[in-house]
Amino acid sequence: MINKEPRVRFAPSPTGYLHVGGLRTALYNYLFAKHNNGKFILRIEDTDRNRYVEGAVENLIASLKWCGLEYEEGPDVGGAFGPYMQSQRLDLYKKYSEELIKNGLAYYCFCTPERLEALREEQQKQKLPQAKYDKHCLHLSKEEIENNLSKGVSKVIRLNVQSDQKIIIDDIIRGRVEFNSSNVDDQVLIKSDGYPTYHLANVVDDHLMQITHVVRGEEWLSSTPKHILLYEYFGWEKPYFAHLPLLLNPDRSKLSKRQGDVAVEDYRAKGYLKEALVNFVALLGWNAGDDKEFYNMNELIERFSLERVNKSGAVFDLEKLSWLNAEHLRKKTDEEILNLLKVEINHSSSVIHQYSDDYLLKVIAVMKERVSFVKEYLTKSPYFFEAPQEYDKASLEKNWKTETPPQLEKLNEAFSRIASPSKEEFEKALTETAEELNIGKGKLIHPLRLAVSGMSAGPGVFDILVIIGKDETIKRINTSLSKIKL
RNA sequence: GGCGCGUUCGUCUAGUGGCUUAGGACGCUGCCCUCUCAAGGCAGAGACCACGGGUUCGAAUCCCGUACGCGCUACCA
Repeated sequence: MINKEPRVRFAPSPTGYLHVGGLRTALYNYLFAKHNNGKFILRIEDTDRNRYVEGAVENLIASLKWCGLEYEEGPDVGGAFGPYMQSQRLDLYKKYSEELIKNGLAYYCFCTPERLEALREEQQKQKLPQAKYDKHCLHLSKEEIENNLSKGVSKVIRLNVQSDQKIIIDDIIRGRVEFNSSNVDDQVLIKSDGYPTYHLANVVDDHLMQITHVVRGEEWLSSTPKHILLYEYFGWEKPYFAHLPLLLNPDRSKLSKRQGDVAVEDYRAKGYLKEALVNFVALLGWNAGDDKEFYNMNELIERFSLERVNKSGAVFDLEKLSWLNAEHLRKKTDEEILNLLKVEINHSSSVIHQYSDDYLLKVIAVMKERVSFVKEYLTKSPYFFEAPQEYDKASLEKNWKTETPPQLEKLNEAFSRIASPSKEEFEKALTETAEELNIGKGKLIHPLRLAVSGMSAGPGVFDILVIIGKDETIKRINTSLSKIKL
């Protein structure tokens, strides 16, 4: 078990938005921290100036917070180990890389991109097993280095990797993974613009920020040897590593924009509940070992463990997400749904009238079991907000006969005789009318539903009638009688 | 090409050597309920556990190989 208070971080690079894969990484970090009474930290890895996107950090933070992933330390909330933006920690990376140089564990490299390119080409032509930097600048004389430095020749700092050393990662999820340092390139640590690469920055920061567990995507597994080497060269204690499986497209390639939505904000805009997204994403690669699939955040925190995370990638399946969305929506109280529905109505252009909370609550009560998304209150039962403009053709053919209009007229008369009908009174009036006409109730019910809603699906007709009220009911029946011509 | 990781129903997964004629969920089909549609209940189709060898009395589970997929192979993260 973990004896130290765990400290974990989510360390995205601000490229525009929060990817659902990133959400899962953040979520697992968060759940792990909360489960173990640890700290969850947000650190922004903005060391690539070419990839900087305006507003990306704010966007990322907004998505994270919308999902309920609150961090104890981060760029906007501060903390004892800040700053939490790597672009504000440049002096630190400089200091530590120079320390490495002093100890012969890193070196200046003045090679031009052109030489590097030529080197790669040559190695490829010779069909060498791997393309690696040839350590050319490691063998520069002290004078040459001094000279280049004083002349301001463009330079980078490279890691001096010793060959043929066994590097072992004890990954929490994957177990023991072995690498040979001969396959590790002399990675650039500090770029010519003075910014660090991911490899240096993440090791320095994880150490300084006292990160105990590095929980990140599988795409990092291959570069972990570089990080291990860095920890060893610095003489620092290594954190535990846990490399998460990838999220996949339906064709099993890495989840990408090309094949659908990948941003958390896309799902939010489409009307998915944060509870459903979080629940769904949590289950993509993890389960508690039982059949439970419906989780709220607290239950996830209670049950989560890295040891039960899968090794293989998982396809992001929208159908199951929709089901979970419906489940979470139905579990909400009517009052919670009311608030969501009011937001939806405000954003809708099709609902023009004002409706009281009381009215909306009645709609919610009868539609709750029939919707998977909040917006479906409007799309699946528009008749609660506006009289039908047209009538479902298939149902018309099936249920609207030549004898229907006079029968509905009779029904309308019966309705108009009741002062303020309840659901039962509406039904009683219909039953009696059917008896008088000597026909089955269905002969009236189906046309009535059509007249009043324009649709063939929905809550019980009498539920619809009480909600829209007697006057509106009568009005809609009359409208249908004049509009529907056979 | 090199290095690394992975492979159980269409999808998410349970399974850590005998409890397994491989369990659950989503989706799909049918039935029940019923004024319709949902929800719910019940039933069903759907996986020769990638393939081939071993180890063992016994393997989805352990070992080796092969195939396929994926990741990395940048002065990107």
